[in-house]
Amino acid sequence: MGKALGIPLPSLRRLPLYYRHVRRVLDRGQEVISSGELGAACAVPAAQVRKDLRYVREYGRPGIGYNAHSLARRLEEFLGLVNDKEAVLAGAGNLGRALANYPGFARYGLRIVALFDRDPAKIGQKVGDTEVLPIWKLVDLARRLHIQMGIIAVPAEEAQSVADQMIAGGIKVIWNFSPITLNVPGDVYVKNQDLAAELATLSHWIARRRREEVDGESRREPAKESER
Amino acid sequence: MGKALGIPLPSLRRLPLYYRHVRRVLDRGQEVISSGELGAACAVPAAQVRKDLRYVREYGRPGIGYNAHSLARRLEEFLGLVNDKEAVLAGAGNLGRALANYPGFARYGLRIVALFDRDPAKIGQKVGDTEVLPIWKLVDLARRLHIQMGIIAVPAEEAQSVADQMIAGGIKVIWNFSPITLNVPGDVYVKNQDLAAELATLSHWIARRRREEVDGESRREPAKESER
DNA sequence: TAGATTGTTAATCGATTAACAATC
DNA sequence: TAGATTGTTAATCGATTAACAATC
Repeated sequence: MGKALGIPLPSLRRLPLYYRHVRRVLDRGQEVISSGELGAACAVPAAQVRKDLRYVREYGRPGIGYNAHSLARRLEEFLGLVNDKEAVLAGAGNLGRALANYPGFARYGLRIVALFDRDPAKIGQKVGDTEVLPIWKLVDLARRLHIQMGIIAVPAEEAQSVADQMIAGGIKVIWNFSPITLNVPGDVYVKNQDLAAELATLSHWIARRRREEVDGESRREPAKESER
Repeated sequence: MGKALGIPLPSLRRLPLYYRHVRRVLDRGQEVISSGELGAACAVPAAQVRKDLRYVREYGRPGIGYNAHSLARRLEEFLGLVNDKEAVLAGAGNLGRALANYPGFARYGLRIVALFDRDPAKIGQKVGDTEVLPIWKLVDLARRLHIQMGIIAVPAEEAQSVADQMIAGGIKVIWNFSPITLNVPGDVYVKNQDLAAELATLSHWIARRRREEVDGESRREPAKESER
């Protein structure tokens, strides 16, 4: 585990940042990029960049740097951005609708093929050009269409049940925006994205700053948060 | 740095999960909770839980566990959830509006006092009960009201400029939902929350699963993602 | 007392950083 | 050649895990 990944999780999470920057660099016609430049743009030390790129088997040329085209392709392949990925989204509240319309997702190959909610008032509504379906249709639809990802944007109380249904529908990758730790079998990968929990860590920084101001304590630099 | 935190970043990020669960436990009238139970609910080993709770100076009783009330209070205090925090939000697109309406934020003491956009068509619109203001008013308003947090939900091209304005307005904590690494002075804390980047790591899992199925390679358990 | 669970130390693990010979 | 930058090794750092005496 962890090592079964082939790549350390922290490294994996930096790859999209590299990819972002390489795309930008390509857009302005630059053909070559060094680990130093890439690192500066993503706030990652150059040695770390080089190590990370070795995991995706991208080779640079000493004295020169990395070929930007080849690097972009390699990252796209490793991250699977070239493949189309189909997802179902449960929860047609504010967050769910925002996610369904998020333009960044399509660019990375994600297609949200169905939106579910249990509220009868929401069923039948259009979000973008997908219609909101009743949640009981989820299992069957996921199974029939071999859906690869489930996105959970329902309240805490419903989240576990929705997850169970996604799993029953054969889904193995879940992106969980609800504030709950899901119980899932070992072969299901869950990415938690509880925004309130993130807020709480920011809240800590604010509280800390306030305390320091009151105490007149020496101001320390906060660690620039690298991983995410 | 890192140590200047007083608490390791991974530990800090687990605290909100503990807090979530302690609240739930309190709601059902349970007065005491062990590191084992708390850990099971948050997918964190018991020893780790105990170590984390030491950072917030919460003491348990051997043979018994932790007092749930006192633990909740301690976490609230450490995370600053009790304090009111005022934020401005830049970007009144789908994501910005969803964030402005997100109910989990108010519960953690966050108040979004103003919403900004540069699109004249959006200015004057109401989102919840705050009106969308033109972005050029941001610096002055942030300064006048001593706003503590800036939330960035604008497109990549505008993000750096918005960040600069927030910093000019005296804001030291930025929650950045845009797909760009911001350039900020050392005393500004940035929490990046690029959803497309997160999607890319999920995409990697899906691609990996696909490859393994094709290759008939032995299925490995994905590491259950703990940190976030 | 017996059983449960703490706080803490020591051992392990894994990721980051520094350094440098090799290469363009 | 001189300068830049790679890939990789070794050193460092920091976080996780195991283990257990102390305590309720």
